[in-house]
Amino acid sequence: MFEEEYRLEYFEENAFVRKECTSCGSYFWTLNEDMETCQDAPCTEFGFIGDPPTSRTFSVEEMRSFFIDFFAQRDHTPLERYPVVARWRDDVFLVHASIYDFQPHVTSGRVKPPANPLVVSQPCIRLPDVDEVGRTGKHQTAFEMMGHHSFNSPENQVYWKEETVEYCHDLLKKMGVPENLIAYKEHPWIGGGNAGPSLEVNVQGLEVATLVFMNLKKDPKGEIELDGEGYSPLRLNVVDTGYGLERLAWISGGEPTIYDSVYPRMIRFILDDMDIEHPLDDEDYKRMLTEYTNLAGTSDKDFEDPDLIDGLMDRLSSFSTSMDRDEVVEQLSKLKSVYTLADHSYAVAFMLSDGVVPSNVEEGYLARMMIRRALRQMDRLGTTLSLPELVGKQMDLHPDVIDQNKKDMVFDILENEIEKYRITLEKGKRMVTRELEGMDSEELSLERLIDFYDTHGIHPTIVEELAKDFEISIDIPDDFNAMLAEHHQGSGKKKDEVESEEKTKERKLDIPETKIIYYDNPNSRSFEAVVLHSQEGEVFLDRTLFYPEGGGQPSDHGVLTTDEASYPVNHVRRENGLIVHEIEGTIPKGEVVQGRIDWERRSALSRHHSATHLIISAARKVLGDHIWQRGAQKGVKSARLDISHHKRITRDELKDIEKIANQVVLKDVPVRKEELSRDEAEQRFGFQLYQGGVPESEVIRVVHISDVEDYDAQACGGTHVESTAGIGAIKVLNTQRIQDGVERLEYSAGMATVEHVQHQEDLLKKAASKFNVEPEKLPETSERFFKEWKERGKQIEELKEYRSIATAEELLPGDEIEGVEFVVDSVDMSTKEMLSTAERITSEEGRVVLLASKGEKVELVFSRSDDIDLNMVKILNRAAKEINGGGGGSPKTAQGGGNKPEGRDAALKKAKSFVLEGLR
RNA sequence: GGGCCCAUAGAUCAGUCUGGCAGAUCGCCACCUUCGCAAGGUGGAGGCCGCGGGUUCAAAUCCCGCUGGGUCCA
Repeated sequence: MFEEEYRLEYFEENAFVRKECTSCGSYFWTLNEDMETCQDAPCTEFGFIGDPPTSRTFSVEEMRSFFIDFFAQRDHTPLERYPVVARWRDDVFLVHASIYDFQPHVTSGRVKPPANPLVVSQPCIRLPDVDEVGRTGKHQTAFEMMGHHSFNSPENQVYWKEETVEYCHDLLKKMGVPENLIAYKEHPWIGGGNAGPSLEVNVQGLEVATLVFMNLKKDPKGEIELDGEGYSPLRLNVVDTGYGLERLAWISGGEPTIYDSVYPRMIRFILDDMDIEHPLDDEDYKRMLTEYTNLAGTSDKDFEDPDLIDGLMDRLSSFSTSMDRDEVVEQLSKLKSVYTLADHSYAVAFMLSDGVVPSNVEEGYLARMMIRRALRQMDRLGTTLSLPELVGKQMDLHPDVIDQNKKDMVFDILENEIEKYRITLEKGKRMVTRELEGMDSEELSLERLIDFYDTHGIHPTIVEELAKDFEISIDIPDDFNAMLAEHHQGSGKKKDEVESEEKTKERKLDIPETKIIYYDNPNSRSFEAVVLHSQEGEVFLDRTLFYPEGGGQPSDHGVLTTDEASYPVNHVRRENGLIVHEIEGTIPKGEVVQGRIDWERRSALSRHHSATHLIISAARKVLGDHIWQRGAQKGVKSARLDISHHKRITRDELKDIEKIANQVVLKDVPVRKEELSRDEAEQRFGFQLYQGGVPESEVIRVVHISDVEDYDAQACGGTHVESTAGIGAIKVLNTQRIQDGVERLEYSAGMATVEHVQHQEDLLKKAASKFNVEPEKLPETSERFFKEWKERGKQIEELKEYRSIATAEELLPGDEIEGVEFVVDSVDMSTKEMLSTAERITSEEGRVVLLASKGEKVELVFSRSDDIDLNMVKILNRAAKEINGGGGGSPKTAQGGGNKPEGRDAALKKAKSFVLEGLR
């Protein structure tokens, strides 16, 4: 695929040869005539461990600045890193690559890149390979991808393949890597709806960089076919390179694993606490670790697999090592946990300090998963350190990429999360223990194992640990995760995602974009416009004052009037730069119309929109920097805002938020709207701009509510009040936890607040008047009433007990027929009382009690003494036919009833005869 | 966005499948035993069975909705 694409002049001029890997068959370019393989694992084992190819060792920090400087000197603009959580995208949660920073709007060509060409070292979190971490010696969940990117449009060609490969080669040369060790492997790249040729840059078994030339996009009608899908050329050709910062640092140091290269101090820190040796200067030890990394790094086996250990011991036997097999396995097992902890604590530090709040959904869940994995490793290792200590240490060690000011916030969130896990674990362990105690078999079913984890979060390894005490065997299948997935498949099949391009049938109308006049004339209520296009129920105008639904704000309502008639506007929406007015009826094309906005509605919506901005900045002040808008909806009566927060909002916090928001209202601060270029806006206000999502346009409208310039600025296309006094009183009506880690605030502004408060007051007055007290006294009065009500309940119970005794005595003696004493009567009692009375009577031998309650509904209680062999349930059911009912209970005492009171006496009579019948 | 689970005494949980008088253990209170304490013994208090509807003669239990919580996945 793309074979022609790789025939670069650069390769030709510099005498590169194209070779086929003897191991995997892929093609690669090299200066080394004798090179046999593509230099990637598993075709090639790591050759740099203990013998780095570079002329010097680079620390991670040194490597990063070396790279940035290299490209800065070659006219690339260095960029600050982006957060690891991809807030500007709705298709992914975490940043997986440097190019993510520019997707989708820059790569699609809609928005200019912040610089061109540019260079950035972008921290990434990749979790798909999380199981490999610590095991293979090379996988990380958190790493930095260094990328230099150029964006080539027909008007602006920056550079393409030739320069990219040359840069790469020069960079490696400058690091001192001998040219004959480098291989450029042809590797077509497809992903995220784009595709293009790509070269993997491999050195001594390790892929240190990928050079992607993105020039195709997925297109069902496209002529180029890849993997059975159609693709067509992109207007913008993007050079997307990714250099593994840590990998480059690793090969330059030649340590046995990437972790030893990247986290030496962190590993030391954990090992010291455990009093474990990690003698990297011991040749035997280092050899062992090196061979292990070579084996594990190129297969899917690890030290738990006897085959791999066989292979490892085999290799070691050719060296004089003093380590025996058990020792090796034990060492590796511990090291795996230590490496994993070093990696995970770094990832957690990144995620939390970049504002991810642990949750049961979305990126919050990924953070939770990492935290729990780390905690399990710590348990396994038995370290005395705490996770906050580890994460804190990682933050200390990386002041260059992690914001040190976030420490308090990170610890607070982390401790809260750990406490939650502790509670979950405790509960789960109790539950598992109960289950194990009650088991009679010796094996716990797989089904239960899945249930414990899936439903209750108890990992199989924890169940296994507990089961040891009960001598119950647990069989954890290797493909446990796959089985979990299958378990999930059973219900709720996924809907095939329809390609968004196909989904919206775009209508092509040959009319100019609707001119928006509501921004420039925020106080205008009416306007004049010409109908450019029209059809039943829809009108397109040349200009409009109607705000179309968007940004969580519902559309304006109003009316369009011609000389002849007027047409109510019920909804307004945006469609490809046009604004569609949905009306009742049809207005002919070419008509001049008068438009009038339902001003009361618009004002209410504007007030709620401005109030939303105040609420979020107040919440940020009260709750902390991690507060981020997760969704919002404005309305006429109220608005709601979802924010990320790891705890429930307390009553006091809610009051504070309310107060702060209202203080800004009272200060009567102007609400400024500015149109700024994306760059300028981002530079001035940062990513906090994008609380409500990232707009697609080059120029963005920034709304800021403050007398101080750079405070509470948000990219926002909605309508707002002119100054905060116009919002009126803001009242937080309710908080809700819509997900773990996401709180919903519901509030009202302006007149709606007055109405809500009036409603609340009505409720209070109504309640108070029921008790005949002032609202002030309501809490204590209702408490008193509740207490008294409970007290009465108990007294009544007691009295009923007495009455049942008294009634039993009253009803005795009954009529004796054929040696059995019959008590048959209608009484004014509840079922419960009748039961009590009946059982009292039949506690002596030779008695039958048939009781029916008085009233609209008939309740029956039939009972007999133990010495009489009769099934009272059968008798009751037969008798209850008279009253259109039924019953149940025990053979000795049956209870039931029916809803036909006129049959009461007949039922009793019948019952008596059934009993006599049964006795014979 | 989807799946699964839970809510009963101060705490931990039975009871729910299969509707029929609300249970256990710990804790609490009183008494007995003791010089005192611990332990033990006896007795007792403590429940809007999360909320609202529905079905039924009868609902903690079945059905629907809501609220609060847990958990796994994308």
